[in-house]
Amino acid sequence: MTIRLYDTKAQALRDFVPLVDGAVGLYVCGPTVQSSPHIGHVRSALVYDIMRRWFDHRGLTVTMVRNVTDIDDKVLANAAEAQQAGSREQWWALAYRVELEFAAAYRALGILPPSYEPRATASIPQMHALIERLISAGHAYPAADGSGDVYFDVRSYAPYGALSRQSIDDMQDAADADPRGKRDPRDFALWKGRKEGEPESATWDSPWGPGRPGWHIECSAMSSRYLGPEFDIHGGGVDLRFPHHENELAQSTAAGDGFARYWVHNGAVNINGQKMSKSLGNSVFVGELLASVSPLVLRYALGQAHYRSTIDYTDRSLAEAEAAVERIEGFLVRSGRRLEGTRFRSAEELVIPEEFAEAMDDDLSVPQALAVLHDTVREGNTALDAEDLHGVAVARGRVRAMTRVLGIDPLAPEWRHPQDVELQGALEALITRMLDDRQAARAAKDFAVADRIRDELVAAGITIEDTPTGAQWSINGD
RNA sequence: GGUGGCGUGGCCGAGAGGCGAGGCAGCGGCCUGCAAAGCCGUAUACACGGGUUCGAAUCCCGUCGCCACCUCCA
Repeated sequence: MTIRLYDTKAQALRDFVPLVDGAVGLYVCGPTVQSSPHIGHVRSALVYDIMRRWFDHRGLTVTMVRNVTDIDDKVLANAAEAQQAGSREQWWALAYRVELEFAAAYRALGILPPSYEPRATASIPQMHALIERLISAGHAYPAADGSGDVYFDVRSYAPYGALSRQSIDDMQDAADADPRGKRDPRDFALWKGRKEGEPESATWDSPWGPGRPGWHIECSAMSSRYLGPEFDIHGGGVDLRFPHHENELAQSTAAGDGFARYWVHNGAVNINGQKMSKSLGNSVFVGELLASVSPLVLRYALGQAHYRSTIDYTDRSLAEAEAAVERIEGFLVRSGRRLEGTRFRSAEELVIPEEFAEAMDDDLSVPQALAVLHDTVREGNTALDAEDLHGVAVARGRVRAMTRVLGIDPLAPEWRHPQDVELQGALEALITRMLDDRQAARAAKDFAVADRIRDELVAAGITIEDTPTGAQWSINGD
């Protein structure tokens, strides 16, 4: 078995060969905690969740680090803007509040926690050390204008542009700091000297004077701190390829680190064909969405496409995902019921079909893997119709194994609603009573009455299915 | 201007030289008192124009259209 990954730096599928046999070091760019998580953020996290689950299934020990960038221009700007409007929330409180929103969104979607989730503000000394190495290697310099800024010198490093395949001369100028102190307009800030009016709490002492980190340096510092100077995989959204990842690569390799051996980039989520943006006001936030859709359906909707393709989120996306999820869940529920108490229950083994595994090994081809899953569901349903209980048990074991590794097992405890037990009991009693009445009417061939009872239940959002062993009910969308 | 990607049936979405992935919706059938669920069947699909080949959605050349990134971005 060989897992292949598309390496955006090589622009090719490459066999994945870990640095250390049997282990994987995975660094994923987490959010800058400046505003609430939208579906693009969770899609990205979901991609690497599936990746690490698959590595884990293949027997590799995954060390996954996903950072939280909690100090940044935008965090400070958003806090300052809110303060203008009367808020008393400090930038660090804003960052933490948003970080908690992200954590809640991840948890809701069944995204497993990484091995560690370091905050940028906790690695300032590591950033200083890296910047010092770059200065002594001649790849960085303190600004000559006395601003306290320190810049990376892109002209000093020939490979600059290797990740996004751009030459420096074709690039537009950087706007992340006053260009006056720069040797080249494309140089980017490693350290930003403190400016008038910036909060004391966002200022750290450094060999170049008080200030705060530039964007990019935190990921270089934290990845090497936790995964070593060279590690296996670096992941993030395509939009981070340039400048963020290009600059990370430049900083780390110019300082002499091997850095990431594979670069993986996940596609974006568009809304009705358009990019999500604040100016268009079309962002779909996870918190709002989960008020009306089950987290499993959202996970399926965001996870079903190949990780590198752009997902176009439309009004129909969730409905289609819901239908697919219900199809899988329907089989699992029916087969579980049928197998209950039979000797075939024990024939149910969690086995992943070879075809599924081959698809996943091939650059995490989830769409093809899902095709195997749905084929297996159909085989299971056919076995159910034919009363082939051994076949049912085999299919059920496979379906559960596949859905578990993808994190979409509808019967998994994480999707269970915290339900009021007393309420549930009351509902059960009422519905059972109605179903009994309906059954009596049916036995008496009084179908008008039987259908009226069913219609009432349907109107209440309850679906009735007649089976050989009696009527079954379920609440729609559950 | 530079870099990268995409265009597949009503919709979503795989595939990358030769059996039409899979899902959703539709239609016909089986099952059912009727439904629901399930099963079976059902589509002259690959942006356009050339070319290579016994054979092209897939390779080559050209054209058109769309998207992303080029220092806020997951």
